[in-house]
Amino acid sequence: MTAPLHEAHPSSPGRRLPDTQQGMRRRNLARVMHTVSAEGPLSRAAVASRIGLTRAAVSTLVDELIRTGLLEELGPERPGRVGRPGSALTVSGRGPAGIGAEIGVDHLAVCAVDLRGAVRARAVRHGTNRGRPPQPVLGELTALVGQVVAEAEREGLWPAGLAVAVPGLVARDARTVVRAPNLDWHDLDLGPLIPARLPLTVDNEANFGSLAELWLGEATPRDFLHVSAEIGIGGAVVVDGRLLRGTHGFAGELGHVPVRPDGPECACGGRGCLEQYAGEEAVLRAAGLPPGQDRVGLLAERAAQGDTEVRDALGEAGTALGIALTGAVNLLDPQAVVVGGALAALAPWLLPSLERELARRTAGRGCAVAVSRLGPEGPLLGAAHSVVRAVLDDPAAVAERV
Amino acid sequence: MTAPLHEAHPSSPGRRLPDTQQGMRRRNLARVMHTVSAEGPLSRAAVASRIGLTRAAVSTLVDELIRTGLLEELGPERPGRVGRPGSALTVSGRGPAGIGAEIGVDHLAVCAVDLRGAVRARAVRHGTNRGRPPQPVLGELTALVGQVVAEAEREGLWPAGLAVAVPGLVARDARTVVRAPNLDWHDLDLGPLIPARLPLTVDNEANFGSLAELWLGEATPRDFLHVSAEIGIGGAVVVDGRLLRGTHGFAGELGHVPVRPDGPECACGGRGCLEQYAGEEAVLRAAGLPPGQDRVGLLAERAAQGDTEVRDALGEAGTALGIALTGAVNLLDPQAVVVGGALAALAPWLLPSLERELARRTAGRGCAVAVSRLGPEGPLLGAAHSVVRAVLDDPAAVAERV
DNA sequence: CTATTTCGTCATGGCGCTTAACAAATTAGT
DNA sequence: ACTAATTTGTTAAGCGCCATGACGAAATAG
Repeated sequence: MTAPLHEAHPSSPGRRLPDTQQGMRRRNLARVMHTVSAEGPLSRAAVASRIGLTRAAVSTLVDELIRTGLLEELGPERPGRVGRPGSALTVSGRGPAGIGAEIGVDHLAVCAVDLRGAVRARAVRHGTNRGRPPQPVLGELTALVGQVVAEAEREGLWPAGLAVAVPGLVARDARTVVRAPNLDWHDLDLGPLIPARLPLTVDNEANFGSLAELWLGEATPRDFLHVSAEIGIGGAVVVDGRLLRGTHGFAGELGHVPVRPDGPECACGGRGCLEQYAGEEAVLRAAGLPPGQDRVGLLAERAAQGDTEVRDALGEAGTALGIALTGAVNLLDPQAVVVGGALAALAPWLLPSLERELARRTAGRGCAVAVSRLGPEGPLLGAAHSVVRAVLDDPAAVAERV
Repeated sequence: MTAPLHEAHPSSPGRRLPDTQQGMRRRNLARVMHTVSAEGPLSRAAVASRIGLTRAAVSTLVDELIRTGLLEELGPERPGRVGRPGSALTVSGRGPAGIGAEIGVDHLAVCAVDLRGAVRARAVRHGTNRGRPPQPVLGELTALVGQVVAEAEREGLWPAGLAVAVPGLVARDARTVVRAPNLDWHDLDLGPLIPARLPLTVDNEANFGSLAELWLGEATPRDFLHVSAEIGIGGAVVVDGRLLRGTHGFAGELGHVPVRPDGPECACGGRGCLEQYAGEEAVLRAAGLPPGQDRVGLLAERAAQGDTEVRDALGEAGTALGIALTGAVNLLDPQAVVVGGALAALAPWLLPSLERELARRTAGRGCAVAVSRLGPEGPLLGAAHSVVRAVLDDPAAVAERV
């Protein structure tokens, strides 16, 4: 059984482990890793002052982390200040790697990320997976994972875990795809089908996208609402730096928030759901464009050319998003709304109406709207980084695995 | 962040404490308190097995807690089991007390709750506060607090803190009332106006109500959505046993979630907000009843008598609530929706349409809807208990204050 | 009445951090 | 250039906190 990823930082309450000295040590190892990872090369003394331990204590923690290959000593810092210069520490570039994978509707992608956050290996296979049975798709994915792992190992890394982003709802066991409408997969446990010898985590691509935003975004706050859309409309809620998952793991589903309660019927049983105004299919219909491959690119292209029909359709979608987000902002009072995934490319034409609606309805206090810099890369990077974060969160667990 | 979210108490420790042995001790003291508090009289051995420490360690923890008056020894248990009987421990009934206060539109109330959760003193003053200036109201409240504190002290308790529930939005400093429309108070720091010599916390009554539900409710899950309505429509989101507060402290505001985006204009600047369909004023208008005192009681009475106009109005309100809650349930995937506050009394006529709408729009997975047992008592009890919880969460802090 | 079981305590020990002192490496001042 | 001051990293001693193991106490089982 694997420790839950990107859950609470070990020092947060709620865990039922006995609070003993081993636990203390583990948490302090984690704090050293987090500090060094977040604030670049740092001397032992700098780490000590940041986390509130003494230099002596940090020294022993660092020794252990260096022995297990999680930290590296870069050598003496260049001294601009008085006093003996410290010895700079960094997270290792030859230690564990997080393997991220993405099952997209039109592609498969895998990458390896080291502790420093650098992408060290990638592999992609283009071609639609719509309606294909799981076995061949997952077989191809496993092959790509094998390639990436081999390449990472050639660079001196060893894979610490595999995280797979899926375009659909995933149960809280982090293995079972409950419903992926665009793949036509249902209630499918991916565990036995991905025979990599690695701890496996499966999650919704919107969830991984929002985590990528949290971890890699430029000025992403710790409380935000992430909106993305690949085919349906995904969303995710991040509160205090943690992803809100919900009872069944379905939290963040914006697509079926009622926008116009008496609107057209939706497959979900409701009426006037957001997806019927801002979903890809609906927007294409309103824009008078046929379905096909890379329809987001097509929309962006036409909008950029000044196609008013397309622009109006996107404006309408933005309005609908604004209405749905008003409800969410009222409920959650987030610090920002981040528009990501495929929506990021359409932001120039969505945002004006979206922001207008949001500003009007939340009178004054409003909420900042930002566009993701990561765009469609989010889910893959988020997946890989989730493995890296798990290592930072509990380095002692990694050490046990050599 | 280390401390629970609902802990806005001034004594709450800095969030980045170094993880040292003192911290470990503090956390273990807290775990002993929580365990004894939650699972009734327990022997040291029983506590030890529950929290995963040894009997020896628990003994020293318990000794310290008894010395500081937070635990009491009841004497030997009388069990039919083999072996030496343990000595039963309970949280003290003569130690610290939580003082809770409520500023209602039509009343003021104060109570004292001991560590066992028993209400040991109360005081109420009826009479409207609508539009009254803050000073006299808070003066009366302070007098009531004085009475209750005196009575609690006669019973051998000492006040550990004061928590005040307010019908309006409260900033994250837990002291400033940003907007209380029915009192007509704005941007008011209650700190200097309540000169009780106690740590003060101020919060929205809906927030305290939801915490009461969490702590005192019969089978309340750790993830739920609380809906209450006194005049406006309050709500609160509880995730993993913690209250979600939001960036400005405004999270949970359901009243201005858009229900019909082209509906009538709202004071908030939006259109078709929930408050215009399920707010007290709107319901009264739809029911053809005049405003006045205890209008909720009137509505309940008329509905019980079979007044169809009233029943229709409540049914409409339920539908609107169902639509707004559909959005919230989609976004948060909570384990339950709990209807509380003044709405609890109207539940028989609100719930059918509310549940129908929710079930239809969330097809299948839905969400349980429950009615609060606490009803209008929630905010006051939640306020008092929030102080008690702060003591349980960090008993060492209390010990320092003798 | 003895054996067994469980509870609470005590003495001992280990682990992990702090304190204090020191050598090493740099800058500041004369 | 040389000394004083400053900062780093390490080391040894010490203390706090929990684990271990043994013990007496208090109940039940036979």
